[in-house]
Amino acid sequence: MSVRVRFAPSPTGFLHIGGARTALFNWLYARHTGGRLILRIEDTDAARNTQEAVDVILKGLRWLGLSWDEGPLTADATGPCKGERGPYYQSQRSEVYQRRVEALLSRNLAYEHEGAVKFRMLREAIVIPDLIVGDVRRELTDREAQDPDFVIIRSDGQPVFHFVNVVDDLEMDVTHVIRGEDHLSNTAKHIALFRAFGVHPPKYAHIPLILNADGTKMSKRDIGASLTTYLDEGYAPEAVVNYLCLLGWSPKDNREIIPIAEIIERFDLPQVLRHNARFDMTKLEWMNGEYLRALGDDRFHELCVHTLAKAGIDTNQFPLDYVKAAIDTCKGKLKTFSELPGYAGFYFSEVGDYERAAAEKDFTVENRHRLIKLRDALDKLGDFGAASLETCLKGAAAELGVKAGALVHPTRLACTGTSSGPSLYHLMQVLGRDRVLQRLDRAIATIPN
RNA sequence: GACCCUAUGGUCUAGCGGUUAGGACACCACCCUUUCACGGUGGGAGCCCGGGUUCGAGUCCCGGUAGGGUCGCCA
Repeated sequence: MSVRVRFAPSPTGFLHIGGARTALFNWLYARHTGGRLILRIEDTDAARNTQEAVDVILKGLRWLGLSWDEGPLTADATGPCKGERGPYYQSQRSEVYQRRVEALLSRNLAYEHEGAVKFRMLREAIVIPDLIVGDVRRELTDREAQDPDFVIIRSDGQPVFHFVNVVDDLEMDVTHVIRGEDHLSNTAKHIALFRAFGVHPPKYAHIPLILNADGTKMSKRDIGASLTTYLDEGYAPEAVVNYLCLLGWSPKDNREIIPIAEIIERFDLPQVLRHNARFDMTKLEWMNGEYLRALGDDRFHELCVHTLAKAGIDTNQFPLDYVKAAIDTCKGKLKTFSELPGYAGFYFSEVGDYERAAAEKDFTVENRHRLIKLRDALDKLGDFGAASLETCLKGAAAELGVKAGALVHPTRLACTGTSSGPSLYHLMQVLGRDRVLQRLDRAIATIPN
């Protein structure tokens, strides 16, 4: 029987980075084995489920490139889907649950209790075979020893998670349940339920959790917990995926940047680590920088324009050649696109306040006349290309008897307002003579005589 | 409180009874350089603790400690 795995998120309004990795590991396993990935929306809690919340999940998965073989195509619970085992929204599967409850009730494996329905849980330890953790013998907790039965249908008629999760995995012929380790203890309940339905449970693979940098549980509000953050901050999805793969799984050959096709080929469940991993944003940023550097020019340009637009910089107001040239000077320099507006904003708007520390250091009385000399030399310069500009600046510095840096730093500050940025000569070439002279004039005017 | 999982530098990890304990991120120094970034060289930093088993334990077993998870008419 071929592999069938599923990612079954609850639409809470955001996609947790840990959930994204669970989806990723399911996807990797499906692709590795040639099996199928099912996306099932666990929207039994009608009160807080909205189409917008489902959209967040769909968008996140699509952004990461995690395609599913069965499941919804839109956030509309009654909308189109692919696959034969639908509906894939639990809110649309009431009859299925109803049928299954009655089956348990009729065989006295469940019973009514104050309007709810409770399942008769096994009163003994249950062994959970797990592909990652190994066999786990789950004893009853003291509370469970008193009353191990648990509610499967609430008194308002709504089925609860443990029940619908098992029923759907059964109905959808799920062969492997790959999920977070936070479900490990509860798996005993699920196994008991499968047995009550007279079938063998699927194989289980509980993956370790992702913790905050300080080792505490990563919850909704923690920095970096939401996948949307990475989408908004202009990360390359390939980088996020690559980084996530390396949290709990290793190629074991000391490599970090690995093409996804190769990961698919090499990924397998037994090699997944057993211990939790802390999320290291710094390493993700490094990895993202690696991917940005390797990006093709067209894609880089496209993503830059997108990022600038979100920052309120409309590049359409400038000639395409100018925008392209400006963006080219940023290639290979960024770790994330969110740095771009601050890094290259000067191309598209006037320089505002000069970076204070740099101004104090570079806009000095003795630099004033040097800038004036450079300004005049630039005014007379024939070719305003980068190579020519470099010769010009160095020539001016030589005539003044100073190192190039004495001109470079104040000139950069005058042109960009900051002490760091793209290559000075290239940036000046892109800005063009008029803008450069105008910015130098303005800077010179601010320096005390 | 009970039950379950886990434990290699600050972080992610390689190791699977005998290694100078390897790599990556981060950090420090130097080099390259117009800034930043990249790249290069070098450096500091690790097997949680205690018992066993063994000629020999990061590696196997037990106990502690620590971290995480679960015991809901949340998912």
